[in-house]
Amino acid sequence: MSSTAKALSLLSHFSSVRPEIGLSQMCRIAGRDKATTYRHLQALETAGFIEQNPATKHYRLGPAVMQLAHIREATVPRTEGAKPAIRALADATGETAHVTVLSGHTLFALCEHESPHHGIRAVIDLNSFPLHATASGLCALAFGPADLMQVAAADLHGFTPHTANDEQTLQKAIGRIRRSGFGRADGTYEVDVQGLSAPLFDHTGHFAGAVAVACVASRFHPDLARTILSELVIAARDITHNWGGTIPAPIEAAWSATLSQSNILEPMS
Amino acid sequence: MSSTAKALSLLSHFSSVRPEIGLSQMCRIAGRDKATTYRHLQALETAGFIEQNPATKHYRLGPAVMQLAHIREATVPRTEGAKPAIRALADATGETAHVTVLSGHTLFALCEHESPHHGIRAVIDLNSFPLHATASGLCALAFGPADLMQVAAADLHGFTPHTANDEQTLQKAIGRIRRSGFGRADGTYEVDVQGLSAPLFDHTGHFAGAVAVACVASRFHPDLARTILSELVIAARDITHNWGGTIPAPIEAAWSATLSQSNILEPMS
DNA sequence: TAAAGGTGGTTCATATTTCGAACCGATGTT
DNA sequence: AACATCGGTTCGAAATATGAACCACCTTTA
Repeated sequence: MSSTAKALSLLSHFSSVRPEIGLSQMCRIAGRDKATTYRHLQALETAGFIEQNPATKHYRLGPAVMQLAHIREATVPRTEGAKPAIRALADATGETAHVTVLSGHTLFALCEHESPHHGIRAVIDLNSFPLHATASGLCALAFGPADLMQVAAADLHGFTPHTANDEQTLQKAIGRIRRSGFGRADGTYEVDVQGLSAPLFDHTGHFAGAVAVACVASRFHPDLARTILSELVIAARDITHNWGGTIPAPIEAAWSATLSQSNILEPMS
Repeated sequence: MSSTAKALSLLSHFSSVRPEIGLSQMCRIAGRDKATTYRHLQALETAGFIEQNPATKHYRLGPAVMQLAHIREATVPRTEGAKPAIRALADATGETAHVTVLSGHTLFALCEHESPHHGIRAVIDLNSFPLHATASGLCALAFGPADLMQVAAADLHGFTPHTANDEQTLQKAIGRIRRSGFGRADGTYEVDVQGLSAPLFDHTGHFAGAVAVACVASRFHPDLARTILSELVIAARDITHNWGGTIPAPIEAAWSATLSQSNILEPMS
């Protein structure tokens, strides 16, 4: 592991629920030496990626990331093309909606919208989405590049008792997703969260990411599932369109076939 | 210079006018070895900070920066508090408006808005603003922490013939800015750009950044200057308020004194 | 056709950089 | 006053970064 990679990995410990981190705390979280961590933080600070809260001496993300995000969005305008759709999706379903993008072999969170309808809701705060355990990840495996499967199979970490921990189970789940056109994670990442997802495509015609709804399990019933799936189709078409792509015909066919079934959940579980 | 710093500095070469950079091109720009540059780019890629355009193999900023920006904005909500104000500022003046934030000893660009009124307009695409040569930078020296002056004096790089290249000239300019309440850069960074700025403050009551207008020199006349200054006051009050701060009374006093002068530009130049 | 010049990517001995136990001074707690 | 914690620092040992030379591939040029 390069020293640069180590330094950059420190950034992944910041999140909206833990936005500021002190030196000692960061050492514990990252499991690394204090001197090393301190130097890494300094390097990140001089580059503007983090800054110190003058009052507490704790570190937080810095202004440089805002600039880079600005340039990234000007280069590959994904966020702006997805935001309105996931807002509508969250509003229509009453659950948390989010969009992920595939970069290399990693599925990153792009943006997320929490529905204000319910007090209890799923919170998305992941750096990268495990391919084998989330609805978005399974969507990537089902519709993305073939070599993703190797990457996923190399780490079948069991997050819950329901997580697929052997390749055969995983392949069966992917088969169901290819047939239905929708990704599903049935408590495989967090026990009380149901995930449903749909693939997104860019101007090259390839899989580019996924749009997903994370639903609190206690609210998950066939009626809601049907609503979520039909809203996912609308959102996926919209976002794909904004990204300059089109939904491949086989996917559209799978979607309408799934939505016309009387028992919408059976063929997936 | 740490290897991490070298790797991170590669990111600063991406901009909206040059969003994708190939390996060889990056070597030339950064003035570094190809093998080293390649490894640095790889480290950045595995961290998600950059990705490769599959078609051209050129590198561009990656999805991770979007996530970090999201967290940064949740932690220190500066951008959202500044955007409407600089849009209004750009619209009212017909020139490019931007906001900078101070982090440590560096002044970073936060966001920027180009007025569509004119075909020719100033373009802001800086990573960090030189303290001695820009309106925002001079504002930071005039109203920010005292130790900034040492940092600025250490590198009085002459961008144009008008750039202050000795500490005495710089001190005089800062004195004028303290008295007037407005920063001014009279072709000191780019010969045909006039900059006017006003300081911003956060909830701690300290200088936190600047709001500025970059005006094409050929359009810069007293009438426009007056418009810009009065609009700057409105924007600075608004942004400071959104950041949880208030404009210190001496600054407000300086502003109204300056704006009530008959010849608004004379005392600055 | 074949040489030239460009690209992205790789190798390996050299030597510069990083690493981390121990340490410091300050602050706060028992 | 003893103890714990904090952010930050030191220095010899050890791991890591470095860059000239080298591929394989592609496009242009002769």
